[in-house]
Amino acid sequence: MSSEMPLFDADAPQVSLSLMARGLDLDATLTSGQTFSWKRTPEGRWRGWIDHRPCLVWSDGDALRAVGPGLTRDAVSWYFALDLPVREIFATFPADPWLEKAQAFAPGLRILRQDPWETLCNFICSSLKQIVQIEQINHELRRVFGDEIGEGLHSFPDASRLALATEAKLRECKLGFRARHLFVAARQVASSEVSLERIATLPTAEAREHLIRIRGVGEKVANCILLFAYGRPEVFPIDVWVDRVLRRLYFNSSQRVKHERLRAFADSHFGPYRGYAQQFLFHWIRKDPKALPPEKVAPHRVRK
DNA sequence: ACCCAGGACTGAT
DNA sequence: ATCAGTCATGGG
Repeated sequence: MSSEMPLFDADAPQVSLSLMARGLDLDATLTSGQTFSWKRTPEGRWRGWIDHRPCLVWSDGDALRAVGPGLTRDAVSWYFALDLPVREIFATFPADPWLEKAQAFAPGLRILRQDPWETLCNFICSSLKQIVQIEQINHELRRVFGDEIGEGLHSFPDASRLALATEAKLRECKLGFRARHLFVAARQVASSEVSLERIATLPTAEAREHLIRIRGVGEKVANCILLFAYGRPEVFPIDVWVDRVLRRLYFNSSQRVKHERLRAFADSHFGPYRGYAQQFLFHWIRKDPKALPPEKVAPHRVRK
């Protein structure tokens, strides 16, 4: 992994692509808490990055349009996982009224295959942060440490770049206590103590073990990386939102349920593509105000 | 002022 | 193995 070779060729010619992407809902997909670098333009299109190249994407009927220097059809298709047989995947879902509601809320929601390093950084920064703030951190890291490419566009800094930073300078990017985690993680990846390329070749359980060796990466963050970057659809991340929806709708409980019970249930109930089920549920309860009824307050509680 | 956010890590039982 | 405390910061 070279630190000097730019990943992006600024002189690459502008490419305009049109790909068949029936049913894809860009708005839902790009605002569903899996990616943090896309920005909506005033016209409702999306500016972001695919394969380290800046681009503009939008939907045009059943087509996905993408414009940017050096873009390739394969890179765009891979990023949006257009090769996946979504109908067959959804056919494996269990008969489940809650999941049906969640899927009906945003049927065009899809799971991306993003760059592992950037996804790793995003989710190290996600601990106890809201999605809007993770987006802010992503853009700060780009602005402070990335290469400027054109008008206000900054590439995401690679691991060797962040490894040369200081914890204090990282802290200026609103990272808080996550600054130490990201700094150590950058050095672990830059030194190849952990190889993100090799993880791609490992079985999921083994890949997860490798990811968890990285500072700031526990089970949940590792699962997000496996699902959103390494394309492992059987991985079911459980964060505070998914914990809540499982607990409330499947365990009918307003009280705490042990994580291991939720884990066992999710892994057995939602089928081999449970990662997609998880993303439908997550997006639904976050965006639909009437998805979850308000939590009942325990009666006769002593208040101070 | 209070509570929460796509948690992980540390040290005490 | 389990469990509470702690870690910064901003939004509602």
